[in-house]
Amino acid sequence: MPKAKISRSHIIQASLKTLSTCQSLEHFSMRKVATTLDIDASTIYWYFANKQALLQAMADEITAEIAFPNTKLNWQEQLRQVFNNIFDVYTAHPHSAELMIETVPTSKVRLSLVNYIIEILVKAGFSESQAFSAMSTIDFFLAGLIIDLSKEKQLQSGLANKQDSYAHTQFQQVKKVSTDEKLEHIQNSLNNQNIHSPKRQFESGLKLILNGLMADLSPE
Amino acid sequence: MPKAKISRSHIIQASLKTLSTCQSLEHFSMRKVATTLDIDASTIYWYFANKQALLQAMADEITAEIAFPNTKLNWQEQLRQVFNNIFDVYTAHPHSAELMIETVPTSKVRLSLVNYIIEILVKAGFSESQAFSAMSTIDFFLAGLIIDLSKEKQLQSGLANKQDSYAHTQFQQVKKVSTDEKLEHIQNSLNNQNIHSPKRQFESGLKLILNGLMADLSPE
DNA sequence: ACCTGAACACCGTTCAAGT
DNA sequence: ACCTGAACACCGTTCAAGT
Repeated sequence: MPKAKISRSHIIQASLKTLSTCQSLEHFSMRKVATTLDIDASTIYWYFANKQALLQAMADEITAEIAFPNTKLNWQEQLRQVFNNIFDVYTAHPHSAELMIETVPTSKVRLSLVNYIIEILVKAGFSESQAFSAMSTIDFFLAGLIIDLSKEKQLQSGLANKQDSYAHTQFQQVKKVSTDEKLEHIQNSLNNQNIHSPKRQFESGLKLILNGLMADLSPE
Repeated sequence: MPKAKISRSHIIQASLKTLSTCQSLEHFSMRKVATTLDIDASTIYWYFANKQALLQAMADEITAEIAFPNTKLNWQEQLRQVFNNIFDVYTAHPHSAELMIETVPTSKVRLSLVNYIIEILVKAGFSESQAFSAMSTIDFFLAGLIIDLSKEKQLQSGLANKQDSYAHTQFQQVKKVSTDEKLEHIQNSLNNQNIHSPKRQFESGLKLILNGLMADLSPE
């Protein structure tokens, strides 16, 4: 079979595919991408200056999937929708939240998204710096939640594999410490009765922040 | 001079010292710790099962510095104070936020802190799951903020060093894209007139979340 | 009980050399 | 213009061997 031509976008696609098979962003490597493309690792350096540049391109590719809601909706609903879209896109692409955090937004796609979110808030009546701060708050919260989720998933899959003793010991330790030290609330959270689904957890956090924003606005 | 005895706590201290000289958590390595202790890297493995275990011990050491405020204060003030304490401790130890995110809390120190924060919220009248969600929200927000801050600092120091062309190009790109694409709010944030100090940025984000929490509580 | 040295299987990145 | 192979300076981790 004829060998597929190599190009920037080719490498980006292969990188995303490679990342999705990795256990974490840490395990993602140039050499693995090269293997999936059946080329030498050094070839990638003809298209990308370094690993960081490739990671940025991957982040851009993912960010491009995020849709902007209708600007005619009220600002709370617009915010709710963008961040829901972001949540869905991050959830669809394994380790994308890590990717966003590891990577500085300097591209058109990413800066446009940031600008758009600030705009919603400024139009709603917030100051430029309030808007910036609110945007960061939600962004950090979202990224943190997604990262934590993927870590939990990693542990869960570790618990399923009977071989993975690491996940087991970690879990056992939490159980032991929380009973030994009578950490009531940790014990409660272990009986996962009251643990919400990721999406609900996200929605309740976002609601909290939106509530806070509205309280900030109302005095005026 | 007589060679200092090696011990777990010895290694932890040397590790923290080593980390503080690293550009990021990624650059931290077992071999570098060994060099600061003037021992062979393999020696560390007699005291710690693996790198992850060492990182956890480092995270615990830092967490131990976080003071619990007086439980007689009202819940908003208690929350404000713990998270301020956390902010200060994270700020004092370079890359500690990354450390906390990379590491699963299974130790007594860290679980106790989590339990304490949830307790404040439960005593304030929130449900166990609301409390958990609020705690996560603040925690994520804080870690995200600190990580972003240290990344910015890295870039700043890069800009100071005339040699570091990477930081320069990144910065130039943001400037170019935001003017080319007329991203008004990004341009505004570049004229750092309206950018708050880290501490104030943190306080305003925390206030937002606390406001949201209070709005959640008031209907009852 | 504690520590080392060599080894293994990995990294990112460079660069002369090939087509 | 594009791609490779070898090399360099790094990793985490293991394990036989030393004291």
